[in-house]
Amino acid sequence: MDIQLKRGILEVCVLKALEKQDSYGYQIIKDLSPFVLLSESTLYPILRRIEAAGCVTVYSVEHNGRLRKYYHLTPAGQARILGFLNDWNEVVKAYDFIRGNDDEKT
Amino acid sequence: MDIQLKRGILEVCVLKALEKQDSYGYQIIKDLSPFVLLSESTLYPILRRIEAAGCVTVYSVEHNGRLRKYYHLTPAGQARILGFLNDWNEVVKAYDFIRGNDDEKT
DNA sequence: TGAACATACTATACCATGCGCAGTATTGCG
DNA sequence: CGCAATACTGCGCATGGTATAGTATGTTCA
Repeated sequence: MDIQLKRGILEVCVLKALEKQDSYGYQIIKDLSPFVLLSESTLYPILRRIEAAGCVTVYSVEHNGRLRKYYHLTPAGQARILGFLNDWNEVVKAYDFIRGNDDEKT
Repeated sequence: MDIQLKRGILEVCVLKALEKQDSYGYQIIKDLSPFVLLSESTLYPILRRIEAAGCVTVYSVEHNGRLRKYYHLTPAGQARILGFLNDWNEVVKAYDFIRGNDDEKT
């Protein structure tokens, strides 16, 4: 996908990935891979950002001698997802303009 | 609309605005305003960018003693629009993941 | 008359974000 | 032992939307 089009979408994808259960970096990348590709250097800054924004809380769990950082979605994170879905209407408006409505139905 | 979500979309909106007839800066902003809002400081860099990319050609017309720069869509610009519509499938995939498919039909 | 506003374009600088690349450390497979 | 996978961190870059400001002309209205 074009990099620019991912802007603002990836962050919400990550939040959504945490909706059903808490998860950690590597797992999130794998879970999202069927829908959207993102690298570690993209994900980890996102995780820090949404933590700073209060959209997730973090706790560490030892796993094979290493610490795994689990992320847990907060109500603020939920609200962020809903806000995105709301904003999307405007994106669709722009998209519809670009697509044109020459053919009424597809 | 969230700034980040506009990324990559605005440029194609401008190209699309030039599809039916040549136009110039101020007019483009007015034509797009029902669909997407953009300021002059956003539009003019876009115009220079798409010109440099060969998506449009430019010619000046005198109007009330001032020069108006008209932009004309090239085949490359057309192709850019089609490329965007193609990329959009992946965006929809990410969006569908975020929206979830709890309700099968809307 | 002149202040305000619309038209029309230009230039500079800022900031957010996705990504490449590199580094650290452990487990497990061949 | 080398290499891949796991798991996380840090640096620096390019892109692109925006604020702010400046230039210049025509129209409107008090």
